[in-house]
Amino acid sequence: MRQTIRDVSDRAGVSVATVSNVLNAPHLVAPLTRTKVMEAIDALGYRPNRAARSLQARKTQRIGYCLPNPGPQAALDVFFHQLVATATNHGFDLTLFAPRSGQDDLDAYREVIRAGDVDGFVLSETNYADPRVEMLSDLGFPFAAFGQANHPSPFPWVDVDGAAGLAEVVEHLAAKGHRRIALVAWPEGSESGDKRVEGFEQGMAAAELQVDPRLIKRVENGFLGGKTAGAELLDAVDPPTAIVTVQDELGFGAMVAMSERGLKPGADVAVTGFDDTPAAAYVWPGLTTVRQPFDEVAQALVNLLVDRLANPEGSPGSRMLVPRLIVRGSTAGTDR
Amino acid sequence: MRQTIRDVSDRAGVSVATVSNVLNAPHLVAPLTRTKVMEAIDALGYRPNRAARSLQARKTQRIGYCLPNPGPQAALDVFFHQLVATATNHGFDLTLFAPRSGQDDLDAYREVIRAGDVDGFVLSETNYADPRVEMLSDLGFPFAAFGQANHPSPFPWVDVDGAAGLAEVVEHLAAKGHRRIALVAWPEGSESGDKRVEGFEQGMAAAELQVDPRLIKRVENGFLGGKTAGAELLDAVDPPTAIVTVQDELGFGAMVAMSERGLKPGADVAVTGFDDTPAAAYVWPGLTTVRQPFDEVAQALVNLLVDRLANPEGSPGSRMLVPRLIVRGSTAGTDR
DNA sequence: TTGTAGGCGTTATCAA
DNA sequence: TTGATAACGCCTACAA
Repeated sequence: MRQTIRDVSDRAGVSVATVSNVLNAPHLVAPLTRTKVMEAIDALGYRPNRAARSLQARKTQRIGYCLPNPGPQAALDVFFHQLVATATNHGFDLTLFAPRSGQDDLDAYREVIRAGDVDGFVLSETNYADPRVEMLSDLGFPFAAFGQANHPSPFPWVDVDGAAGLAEVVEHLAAKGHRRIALVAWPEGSESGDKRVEGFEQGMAAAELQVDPRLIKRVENGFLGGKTAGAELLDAVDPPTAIVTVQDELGFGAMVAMSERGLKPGADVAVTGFDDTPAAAYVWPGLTTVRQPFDEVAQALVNLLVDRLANPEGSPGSRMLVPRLIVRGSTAGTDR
Repeated sequence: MRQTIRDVSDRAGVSVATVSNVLNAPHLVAPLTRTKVMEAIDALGYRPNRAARSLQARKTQRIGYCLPNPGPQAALDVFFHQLVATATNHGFDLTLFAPRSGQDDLDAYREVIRAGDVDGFVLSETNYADPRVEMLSDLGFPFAAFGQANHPSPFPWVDVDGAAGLAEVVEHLAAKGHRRIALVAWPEGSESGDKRVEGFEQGMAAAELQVDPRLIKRVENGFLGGKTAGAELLDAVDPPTAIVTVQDELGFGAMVAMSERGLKPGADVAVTGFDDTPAAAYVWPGLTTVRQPFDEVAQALVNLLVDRLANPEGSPGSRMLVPRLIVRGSTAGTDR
C-alpha cells in the first residue's frame, strides 16, 4: 500500500540510489533522469519513510516537548502553534510526551533520549538550577530553554525581560499619580517571579516611591491567591490605590476582590497583570498587563535549537525579548 | 554513545535475539537468562531504538494531531494534557504537525501518512462533511474525531451533547423566571453550533416560551461578535432579560456590552456561555456556562483510536458525553 | 552519471 | 531454550 523507493526506481527505470540522489543530492543526477524520477515520485505520491530515514541518519527530525502536570500554562496554545509552525519550516515536527504515572519527570526525558526519539528538546517553565537543564547539559543532549535557569555553562535560551515589564508597569502607574502601590507576587524562589519583583522595586525606586512592606503579598495560587491578597490589601487601614501583580490570574483575583466590595477596578483602585492571556481582554474593565511575546519566544526557541543541531560545537545563542505594556481600563483612573 | 541491543547481548553473553525476546516475549526465555539480560539492560540503561523498531514493525506508536491555523481553541491546554497522558498510558506519544505555509491542510495529512509518520490521527473541530473525515475514511487510515461530522460510514468519534447543554441552560433561566431570552450564536453551518441552537429551541419549547426571532443574533467572531450582538439586543426597544450564547467568548462580549451601559450582568440581565474556559471563573460576576469535559473527550478519543489500531476490523466505537451546567453569578438574579 | 552492496537497530523465522 | 540470519526502507560509499 505505501510506496517505497524501490517502487519509484522501478517505475522510472533507474536504481534506488538514483532516486535517493534525486531527493538528497539532485546535482549529482542528470537533468533528464531527474525529471523522469520526479515524475515517478509525483505519480506515486512517494515520500521517504521517516523511520527508515531516521534509522540510517541517526536523526529523527523531531523536537520533543514534555507536558508536565497540568497547570495554568498561560497561552499554551499560541506557544504550541508557533513552536509547531517554526519547527515545520525547518522540517521538524513536535513530539509531545509525558511522564508515565508515577514516573519521575527526568526519567521521562531519559527514556526519550535513550530510545532516540527526538533530536532535541524545548524546555519551558525553567527555574533556578533546573534539573532538566543540568541533566541535559551533562549529557550533552541538545535543548533550548524558555528561561535562563542560571546554569554555569552556556546553553541556548530565550527569555522575556520580566523586570523591565514590571518597571514599566510602575512607571505607568506613577505617571497616573499613584503613590501607594501594592504588589502581589509568588513566593520567593521562582526565577521569573523574583525578577518581576526586582523590576517592581526598580520601578518604584525610579519613581522615587517607597516600597511599603505591608503592601507586598506573596501567594501561591493564581486566581484564589490574588483574591485573598486583594481582599487583605483592600481591607487594610490604609489601602493601596493600585495593585500590581506578577500574573494575570492574580490580577483577576484582585479585581474580583474589589468587585465584591463594591469597588470599581480601574476607577477606584488600579490593577495590573502579567502575560496578556486572552481573558485579560474579556474582563471588565480590561486588565492592563504586560504582554509576553509567546509567539516570538517559541519561534526563537526552535530557531536556536535547530541552529544547535546543525552546529553542535558553536557557542549557543540566546535571546532576551522585551515585553510590552498593554494598557486597558483597569488602570484608566476615574476618567475612564 | 547510545546503547544498542548488541551491547546488551554482549554484556549478558547471549544473542541479540534472546535480548529481543526478553523484551517482547519473556515467556520464551529461561528465567535465569532473563534476569541476566535484565541486569545488563538496567546496567546499560538500554532502550530499544524507536526508529529501528518502527521500521521493522511498520508501526510508529505515534498519534498525529494537526494544529490548524491559530484560533481560539477553548481549553486546548487541558485537551492536550489528557491526550498525551492517555496516549502515554498506551505506549504512544503525540506528534504535532502543521501544514507548511501555503500548503493545504489535507496535503499535510497526506504527507504524514505517506511518510509513515504516525499510526493514526486525532481530529478535532470537525464539521459537517469534514474533508479530513472523508479522506481518511476513503484511505482507510485510522483516526478518531471530536465531533460526529455526519459521515455515511461509521468511524470512531466522541462528542459532547451541546443540545442537551443549551436545553439545560434555558431550563435554568426559565426557572429563574426569565421569559424574554435571547440567543447569540454562530452563523448556520457549523455542526456544533447548529446543535446548540437546536438545544436552545428545545429548551424554549419545553419551558413553553416563544422564540422571538428578533432576539436571535448570528455572529462570527467570539468576543467582538458577542459585544456587538449584546449591544444590539440591549439597545432594542424591548430588550431581553437573559442572553444565552453558544460560547464563553460570546458571553464575555455580551457582559462587556452590559457593563458599558451601566447594566450589571447577572443582576440586571442574565448571561450564559459555553465551554467553561478558565476565564469564565475570572470575570465578575462569574459566567454561568456549560462545561465541556475536555479531559474525558481527549481520553475517550485516544482510547477509541488505540482500540481501532489494535482491532482495525471491529466496528468503530463512539461516545456521546453529557456536559454539565456550571452556575455562577451571571445568572444569579437580583438577589446575588 | 549511474548502479551495487553494506549497514543503520530491531524483530521474526527457523534451525539447532 | 537459544542463536543465526533475513528482512524493514533508506542512504552512502564505492565501483562501474
